[in-house]
Amino acid sequence: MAEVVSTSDKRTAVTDTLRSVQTLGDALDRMNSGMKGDMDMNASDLATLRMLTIREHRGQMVSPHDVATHLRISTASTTKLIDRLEKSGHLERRPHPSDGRARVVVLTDKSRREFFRHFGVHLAAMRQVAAGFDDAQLETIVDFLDQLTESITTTD
Amino acid sequence: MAEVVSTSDKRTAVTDTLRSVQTLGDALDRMNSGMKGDMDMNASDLATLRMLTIREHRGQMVSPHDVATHLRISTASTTKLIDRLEKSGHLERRPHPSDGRARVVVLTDKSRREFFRHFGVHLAAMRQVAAGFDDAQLETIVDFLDQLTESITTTD
DNA sequence: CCTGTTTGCTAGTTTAGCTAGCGATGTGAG
DNA sequence: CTCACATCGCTAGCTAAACTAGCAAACAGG
Repeated sequence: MAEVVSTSDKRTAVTDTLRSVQTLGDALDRMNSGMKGDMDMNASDLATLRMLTIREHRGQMVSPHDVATHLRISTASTTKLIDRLEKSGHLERRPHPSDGRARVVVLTDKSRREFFRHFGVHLAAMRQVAAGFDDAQLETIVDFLDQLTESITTTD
Repeated sequence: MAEVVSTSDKRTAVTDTLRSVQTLGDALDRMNSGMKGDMDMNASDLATLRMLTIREHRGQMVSPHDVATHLRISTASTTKLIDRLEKSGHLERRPHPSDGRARVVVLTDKSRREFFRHFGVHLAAMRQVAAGFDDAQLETIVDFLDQLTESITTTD
């Protein structure tokens, strides 16, 4: 799949790519901070909504335990976090279908709408960027992004 | 530059790409939470180290005010945050070269080493992923990532 | 069935965020 | 040049959100 290239050039291209990834990470950090300000929320609560949005999109169930693991906070803190978000009408606790101890946390419509209302601007801009590439390029990009995600996840 | 493709296919490819970006964001979130746990730090303090690492790499100076803006926390909270990181030996306050009111925050060697020690594993894995693509592909990827960063930044 | 583990919760403590306000420095209008 | 006003980082005191410890209920394996 990979072409033969000189070692030094290769290293440069690879390094440039990693730097671009890091820079994107920086921009995403600032975007998240920005939404936190706009939606008048703390970082953890917003990160939870982000997580739920993505997992829901994939059809995955999310338990309080999953939230605690994702954020690396204690289950006690997670209980309070979910209390806050439930009280503010952003999510609901449901019984887990097979495990009597566990709960499942689900986003409310209000939360989905609010999240999209604030994230929508960025989404549109990002869509426009992606639209500037042809299908073959997008395939390469998706391939790269997914492999990157996989590498980060398994190194965890 | 872009090829002519059918509208519906195009939309699918674009949507797939955005989903991959979101999924990467989720993985980055988890990675950051993981480092927070490993380095025994809170989220803001670690985010500050991330920010400083990237900005330093670009040769940019960072003031306490910049940190406050990046994290969207008050300057008062930022003062305490910097107090913590200075006390733990992760950074130092320096006078700003031209503005007598301002300060510049700088990473210590200890901090750079510690950060790399924990981030290095992920970096190596990411480098390996990038190495699987040829220069032309990497150029496309960098182009995409940089445009994405730009779109997020200007939409801010 | 019974032992050990997992899940989510409460209670009480510690940490990290916020608002208000200040001194020192920089900036711009007149 | 002067003087009013904005900006930067700080302190003090308060509120919010994390932590540890410990518990009852529900699972899982021997």
